[in-house]
Amino acid sequence: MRTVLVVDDELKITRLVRDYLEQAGFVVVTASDGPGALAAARQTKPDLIVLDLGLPGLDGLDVIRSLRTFSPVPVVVITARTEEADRIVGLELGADDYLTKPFSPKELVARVRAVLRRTDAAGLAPEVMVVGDLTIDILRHEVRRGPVAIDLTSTEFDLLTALGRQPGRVFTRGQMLEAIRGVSFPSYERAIDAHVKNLRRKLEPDPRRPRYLLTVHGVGYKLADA
Amino acid sequence: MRTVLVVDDELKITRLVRDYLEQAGFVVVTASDGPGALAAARQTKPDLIVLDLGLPGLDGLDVIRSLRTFSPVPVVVITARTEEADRIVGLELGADDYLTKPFSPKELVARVRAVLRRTDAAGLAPEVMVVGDLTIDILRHEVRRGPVAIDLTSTEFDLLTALGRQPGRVFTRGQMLEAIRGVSFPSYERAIDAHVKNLRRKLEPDPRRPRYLLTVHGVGYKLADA
DNA sequence: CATCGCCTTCACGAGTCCTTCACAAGCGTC
DNA sequence: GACGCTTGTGAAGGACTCGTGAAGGCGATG
Repeated sequence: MRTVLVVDDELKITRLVRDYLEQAGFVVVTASDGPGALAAARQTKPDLIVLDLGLPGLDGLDVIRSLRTFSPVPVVVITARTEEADRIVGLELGADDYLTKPFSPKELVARVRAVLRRTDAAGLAPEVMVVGDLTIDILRHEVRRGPVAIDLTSTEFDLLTALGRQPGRVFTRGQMLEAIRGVSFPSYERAIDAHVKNLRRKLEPDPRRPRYLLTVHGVGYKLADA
Repeated sequence: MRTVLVVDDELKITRLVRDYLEQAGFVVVTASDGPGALAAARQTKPDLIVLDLGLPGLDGLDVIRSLRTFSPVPVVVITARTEEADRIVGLELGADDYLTKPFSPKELVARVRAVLRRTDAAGLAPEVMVVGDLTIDILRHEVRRGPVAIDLTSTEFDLLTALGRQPGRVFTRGQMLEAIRGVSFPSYERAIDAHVKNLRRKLEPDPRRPRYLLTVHGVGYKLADA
């Protein structure tokens, strides 16, 4: 079951698109402006975002930029402007496809499907990650070790998710900060240690002897991939 | 500095694409047929490949198939055929994006950038060095000799990595210090010997008769390149 | 406005690792 | 084969890194 976030300031369009997408089997969430879109993206973690570039207030391109600080979710852009420049900028910012107004809802659905198929193939944004007997469900914001659910704060969850996207790979504290905060300040780096400590207390059977969250001395941390 | 391999049999297109990509800051390598593309891919290890599916001789899809036997490099496909089937097959074979002719060079550049950003984020193309039966995985910070994992400290790892980047080349102690510490102080140079000793103890079957970490008397050390 | 939860910071202890030192062994040259 | 210089090696001290509990601060919540 895939979730699509639709962002448009025109209610008519939102409703139309919602209908078609729901009929195609998607769960649809909508927002009508930039801040709302970002909030919705954080909360609902959609599998794809349909974004109208012609939003009032915050510019659509800025929305993508902000979005990219915390999510690689694919974006399909809708634009009234037909100038190639805009499309290019959109694509450079990580948009995955675009449509120009007026567009047919059918075509939108087709593009959404195509983009999802593409990004799936690229292995992006899987909704559930399994690392050993650890299960990280991004959509549900849930972590389980075997059958037991583990309660994490959002920062802990984001940290675990970042490591889980590439199990086995070592991450420096700076990289982890970037993953959970968007920016990396050297002074905050020891905060990572605190989160790791708390994570271990919650998900390691024996926090003294970590099985999942491993320390790489002098470098950083990694999530065991066995 | 990213390298892009462009494969097309039409010289006009190759030249056009080359110009645009170079202007965008890429190093461009070209090939005009399937075998040439595979050879170039092996040799230059491009960060991305732009591939025209309508090649004479070897079919474009076969090129991707062969390519996939030795490299996970992202591929952007160009096709004159608009049938979805072809595109799908291409995507299933690991192509990361596609364009249909005629396409605008600007859009191609944008797609190349988008794909590189995506695959970077997904952490594809892990940096792995293979020297003899020694495997050095930078991202995972792991070294294996054949199947057995070898546990190294971060300094030992950095040292081995520095040598591994140019197997066979001799490095002075000063150069090695620079590689692992950023600066080179003459007084510390004997510390290198200590690290070499520890490295040998960990990864040489017989530390007395080094097979990998060789001494070049009066000069420094090198990593055997056989 | 008070409370709560969470993130960050601090300080200290524990552990690991790097460098140094001293001496033995090896290499190259004469 | 002897000499000087380079390299190998074990041990030890000290520097750095990490783990951890506690406390401050901030925003969210009611």
